[in-house]
Amino acid sequence: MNIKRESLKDTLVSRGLNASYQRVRILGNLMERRDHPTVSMLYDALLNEIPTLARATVYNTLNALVEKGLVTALTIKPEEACYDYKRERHHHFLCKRCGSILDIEVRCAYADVAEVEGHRVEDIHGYFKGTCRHCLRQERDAGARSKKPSQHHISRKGG
Amino acid sequence: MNIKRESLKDTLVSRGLNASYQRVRILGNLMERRDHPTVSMLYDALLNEIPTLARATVYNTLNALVEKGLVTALTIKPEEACYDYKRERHHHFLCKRCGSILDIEVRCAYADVAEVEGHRVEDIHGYFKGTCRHCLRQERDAGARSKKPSQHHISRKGG
DNA sequence: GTTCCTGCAAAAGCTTTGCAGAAGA
DNA sequence: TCTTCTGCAAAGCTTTTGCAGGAAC
Repeated sequence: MNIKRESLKDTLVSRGLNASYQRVRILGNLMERRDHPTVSMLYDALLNEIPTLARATVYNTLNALVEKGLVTALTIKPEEACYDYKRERHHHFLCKRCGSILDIEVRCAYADVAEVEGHRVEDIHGYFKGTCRHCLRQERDAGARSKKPSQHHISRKGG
Repeated sequence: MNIKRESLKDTLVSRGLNASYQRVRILGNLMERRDHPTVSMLYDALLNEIPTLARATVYNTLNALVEKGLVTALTIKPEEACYDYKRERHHHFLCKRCGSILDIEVRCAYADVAEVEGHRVEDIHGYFKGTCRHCLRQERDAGARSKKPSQHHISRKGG
């Protein structure tokens, strides 16, 4: 874990950011999870280990990470920004039923385009919205048997 | 113009909405222009002809239009929603330099997909961000000659 | 006449900012 | 030591909501 923390520090420093404990933990938490958390989700998750953490620090840190190109801000939910550690390019799916955001692997001619209709492209956001496969299965099960709702989306963090 | 207003009324009524003067004008204004206005832009544009117009009415009306499927809400700008009258499916380009939002014609395998990785897809938003061709030309011109900035994006409404 | 809509004001988020103290280099 | 960051509080914005009067059917 020390090695990982060191690499996080290096990552921050290489982008010209001070590697404060808060920033290391915010970036680390964002990298560990795959649920595209909001500011509140990150804040809640980290409050246990950093009891003095301020919400404004989470905002400031995420803005800095986005500006340095380490993190992407998603606007797939109209009411609140979600954050994604930048890995290979991919798109996102928002389930209107359960609210979860899922990664979509992209095999699209537009995905890596540098120019569209004469405009220079720097970022591409592909947002798909509808009903995720977990909710679809639940619907089918509910239709087939009785109608008992259940929870399918378990947090992947912490197993 | 009366014919057009009548057709707007029909459009609203066919979706189960009362065709109030405010709603007809909000929808009409949104259809006339191609600049993907925000609530404030619509409000400012209509305040001349409807001096009593309330900002909340613009919000309420747009929410109703989105819910009835007549209008799309774009979240391409993180800070504020933009609205688009629903025509054929297309994507959008946001110029980080001048702030304008432009339509992108879509020829993408994903554009009309009903299912992605098992998820049922109802809406697709394709957001491209970068520098628009007008700003690019301006940059080139400024580089070639002296550096005089100019305005390229003229409102197409009433133009 | 009944229902739905508008306008106004206030409230409810999410996000940013100013500043003093603390941490990092 | 000097710069940068945090934490707190307050403010700024966009957006929503409650309610009385008014418009639409």
